[in-house]
Amino acid sequence: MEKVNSTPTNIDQLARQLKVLAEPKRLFIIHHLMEGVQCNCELGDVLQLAPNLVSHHLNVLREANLVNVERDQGDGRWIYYSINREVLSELSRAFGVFFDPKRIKPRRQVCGPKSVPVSTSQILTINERS
Amino acid sequence: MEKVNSTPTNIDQLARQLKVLAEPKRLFIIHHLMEGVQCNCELGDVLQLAPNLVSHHLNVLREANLVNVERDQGDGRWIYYSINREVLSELSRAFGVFFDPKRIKPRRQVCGPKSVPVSTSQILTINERS
DNA sequence: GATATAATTCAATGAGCGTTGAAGTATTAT
DNA sequence: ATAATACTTCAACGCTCATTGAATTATATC
Repeated sequence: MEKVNSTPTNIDQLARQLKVLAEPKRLFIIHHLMEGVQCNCELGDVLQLAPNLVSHHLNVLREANLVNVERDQGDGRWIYYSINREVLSELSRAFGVFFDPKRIKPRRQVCGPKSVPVSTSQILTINERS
Repeated sequence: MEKVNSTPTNIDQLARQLKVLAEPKRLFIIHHLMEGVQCNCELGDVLQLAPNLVSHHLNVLREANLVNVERDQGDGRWIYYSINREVLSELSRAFGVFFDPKRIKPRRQVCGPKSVPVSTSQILTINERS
C-alpha cells in the first residue's frame, strides 16, 4: 500500500468534505454561522427553511466536524451551533494547496502520435459545441 | 431583488462548482492534469478507469470551464485536456475568501431565552452521540 | 398534571448522478 | 475500401440524498 506519486492532500477525504459543502443551503448556513447567527430557529428564519431541514443540514455539517453544538444551560430548549475553527482552517488550507495554480506543470509528453513532442502552435483549440 | 446582507461570494455559483469537484475521480483527474498528464488514454491508465468514464468526467469538468480541450493537429485522433488556469485561480480565490476563518464573528445574541446574553461559561458542549 | 416551545427523528418520495455495456463518430493507417 | 485507433455518445440501472409531512423527544412554563 505504498504511494509512488503522492498527492498534496488526501483526495478521498477532500472529496468527502467537498460533498458536504456542495450544497447551497449548507453554504448559506455556514455563512450565517460565521456571521454570528447560531440557533436553529433564526437560521430557519433567515434561510426560509423548515426547522427539520435546518436540523438535517446542521447534522450533515456536524458529522463532518465543521460545526460544534452547544446547549444553553439556562434554558435547555435552546441549542447553539458554531463553526469549528480548526477544521475550517485545515480545510481551507488543504483546498488552497490542492488547487494552487502554481502546481500546474507543463505538458508531459508521454502520449500522442509516436510520442513526438507537440508544440503549442501545432495544437488548435476545439470550439465549444454549437 | 436587493441584497441586504451581502455574501463575500456568489453562494449558488460556488455550490455549483463545488458539486463538480466533490467527486474523487474528478479530483484525481484534476491532479493528474496539473501534473502534466493530458490525454484520455493515459488518464484511463493512471486512474484505472474506462475511457467512456474518463470522457464523462472530463465533460463535467469542461462544462464547468475547469478544463480546456485541444485536438492534435498532426494526428486528429488525439485530444489533449488541460487545466483552465484562470478559472482555477478564481475558484481558489473565492473558496479562500468564503472559508477564511478570519470571517468568523462572535455570537450575535438575537435568539435565546428572552434574548439574555449568554456567557460562554454558561454553555455546555453536548457530547457526540454514543 | 397539562400546555407550549425548540429542536430532532422517522418514513416516503423523487430527482440527480456515477456507472455499465454497447453503439457511434472521427481520424489515420494499410 | 477495410481495419485500427482514440474518443464520445447513448440507454438503462441503481444508489445517494434533499425534501416533505407527521410524529417524537426534551425542556420549560402555567
